Amino acid sequence: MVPETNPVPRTRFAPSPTGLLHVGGIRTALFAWLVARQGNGQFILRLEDTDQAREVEAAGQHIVDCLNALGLNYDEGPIRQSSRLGLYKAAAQKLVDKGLAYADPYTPQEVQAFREQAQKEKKPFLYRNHRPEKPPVWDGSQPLRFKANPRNWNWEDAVMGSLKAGPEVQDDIILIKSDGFPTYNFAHIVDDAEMEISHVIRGQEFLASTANYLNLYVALEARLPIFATMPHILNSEGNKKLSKRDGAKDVLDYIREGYLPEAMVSFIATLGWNDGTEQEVFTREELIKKFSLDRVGRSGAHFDERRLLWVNGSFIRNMPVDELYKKVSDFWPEEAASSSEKYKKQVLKITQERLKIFSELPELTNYFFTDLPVDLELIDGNKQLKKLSREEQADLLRQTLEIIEASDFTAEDLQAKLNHLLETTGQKPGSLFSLIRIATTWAPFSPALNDTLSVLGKDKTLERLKTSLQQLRTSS
RNA sequence: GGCCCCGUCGUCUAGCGGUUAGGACAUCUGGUUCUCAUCCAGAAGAUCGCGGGUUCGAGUCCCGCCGGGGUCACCA
Repeated sequence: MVPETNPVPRTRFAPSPTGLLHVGGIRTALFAWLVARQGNGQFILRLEDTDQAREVEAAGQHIVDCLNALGLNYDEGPIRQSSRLGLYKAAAQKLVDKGLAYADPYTPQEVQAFREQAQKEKKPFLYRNHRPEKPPVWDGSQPLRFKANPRNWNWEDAVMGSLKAGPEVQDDIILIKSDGFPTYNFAHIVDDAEMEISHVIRGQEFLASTANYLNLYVALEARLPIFATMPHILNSEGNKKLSKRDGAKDVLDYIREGYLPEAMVSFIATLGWNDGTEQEVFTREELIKKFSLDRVGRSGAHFDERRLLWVNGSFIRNMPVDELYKKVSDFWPEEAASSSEKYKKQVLKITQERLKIFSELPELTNYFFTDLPVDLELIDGNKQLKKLSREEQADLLRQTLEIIEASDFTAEDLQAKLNHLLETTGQKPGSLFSLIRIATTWAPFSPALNDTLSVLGKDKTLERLKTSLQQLRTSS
């Protein structure tokens, strides 16, 4: 069966608000969003809250927050299925009237006994093997079941390709539960038809029930959407489906840690999709332009956080400093609180290319805002510096102090002065520059020496050189 | 157990009968006036899950097997 192609795509993301959204779920949302955006269609958020028992209070808001955080804006919703019960009931009644649905007369225990019997015989459980001959009139207190008309199905999936299923997997599924709520199996089809959804994009866990859905589409005389089934995203270690229980972070966790939404989007999109070229990182706009469901891979992918880190760093490096400055505002070290915007921007400018995730900002920049404790181990652990005696080290710092006092502290002038010092002292950059770098920062690493000193400023640099000089002398 | 989906470097992947099986991340080495990072150059890393077939020729097509995953709920 080939669905009619819809000129304007209408896609939806339809999670159940039962917990935190992980990366796998977000990818489904992203792809649905991309299909809608690239076709100038609509993207709809629908919350499948038909299971009162499993619903988590804050989960709906969490889903909204995740989509917003990634910039996956929706045009309609969030639509809660719990507010549309009349719709499902009417659709169900229609099926009853047509003789395509009937009340389930068995108790849950009886059904469970059927199931266990099937298990014992190592056979799949099919309710329709026990279909009652004269079911009672449906009064709402019993589950309502679909009277399936099993057949051999062949259909196309935009990702998986040609798919098929036989009667052995088709059953009389429950449409309406005895609590009056529809099942997912029923509600989502009624909704997708009513909302005129063009592409049903969802996870692999629904693949096995698609034949049942197909039967329902026929019974409801609904138009078939395009199906697109996404493979699961797996943990980086095992071959398990990514889930919160295994310590998988939800999307908001990553944002809080300082990953950029655009990096998350690019990374998640390329987890199973590529455009056929050797491009590795995509902007949102590029994705909208280039994405296609038929280039989505069919096999599950492992979530590799190291690659995400690289993608994130790539976005950070390619961003104008002013833009980056706005984004890192919450990540500065505490000591930076009183520093000026101008100063922080200068620091950021020379730190940008070594910043991979915002949470690293404090350890990368703290010495610009506070005096780190003197740690002679930094000098003594240096291959070049440990060859020099304390006196020699102190003398080099003394000469540095002298020549640098005359600098205007532009990066260029500092470099010229430092180069000159190299000549007059006869030292290698490996030792002289290392010594000065350590003596002015007491940090394990920092940007280029001249840039660091220039940003640090004359007063601070001289002050730190003097203190360090003092320390070297007293320790010799 | 039945049914369905999947199986190319550690990881993400390109490949749609003829390639020295390509790229990226990660790893390692060297270079960029010091550290860290970037950038550049290079190395290592895949008998394309295994076995049959079809073909002059198969990662690419067919069959079987193995492995992984999903599903068989009044959960989604």
